[in-house]
Amino acid sequence: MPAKRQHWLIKSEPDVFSFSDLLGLPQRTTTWDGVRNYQARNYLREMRRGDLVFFYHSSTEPPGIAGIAEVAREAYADPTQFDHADEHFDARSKPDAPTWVAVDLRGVEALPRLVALEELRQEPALATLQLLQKGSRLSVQPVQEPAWRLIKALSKRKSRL
DNA sequence: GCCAACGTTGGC
DNA sequence: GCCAACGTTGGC
Repeated sequence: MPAKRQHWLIKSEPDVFSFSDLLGLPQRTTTWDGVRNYQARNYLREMRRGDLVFFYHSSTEPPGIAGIAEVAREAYADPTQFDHADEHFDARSKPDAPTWVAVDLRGVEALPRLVALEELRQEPALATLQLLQKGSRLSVQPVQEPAWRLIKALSKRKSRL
């Protein structure tokens, strides 16, 4: 039996790489590499081809969810961990036992409008969303199905902010 | 620019 | 194994 499709959220600073940047790439696809946190890595490993991913803009004004991507390729060894010239180089990682993984993400569609972090905070039903937990810094997180649907619905309504 | 929260490192 | 110091994240 096929595994249930999961939903995710990844963070990116739009000044570095925005959702529009993703849509502008050939095949609208990029390698999601450089993740150097074990819990985030474990989530990357759980991602399955076709899983949908919210693309969150952090460290910008306002922060919020900009679009939807999908997993185009499941976890593989992150090449940057072996690249001395890359800022994500990890001398302790061995090619026969890579520590870090990357996935490929393909842009699917922008949300009708940005759903701001502040707006998410105002939804009682989203209180358990990992993004909203105090001190939450994980750059890769799961999103439960009800939360996913609610956020998509919010994006189709006018902001109440 | 500030700073709280968090993960990691390394001395002991 | 403890924990202080440090670096990073990311909202404000």
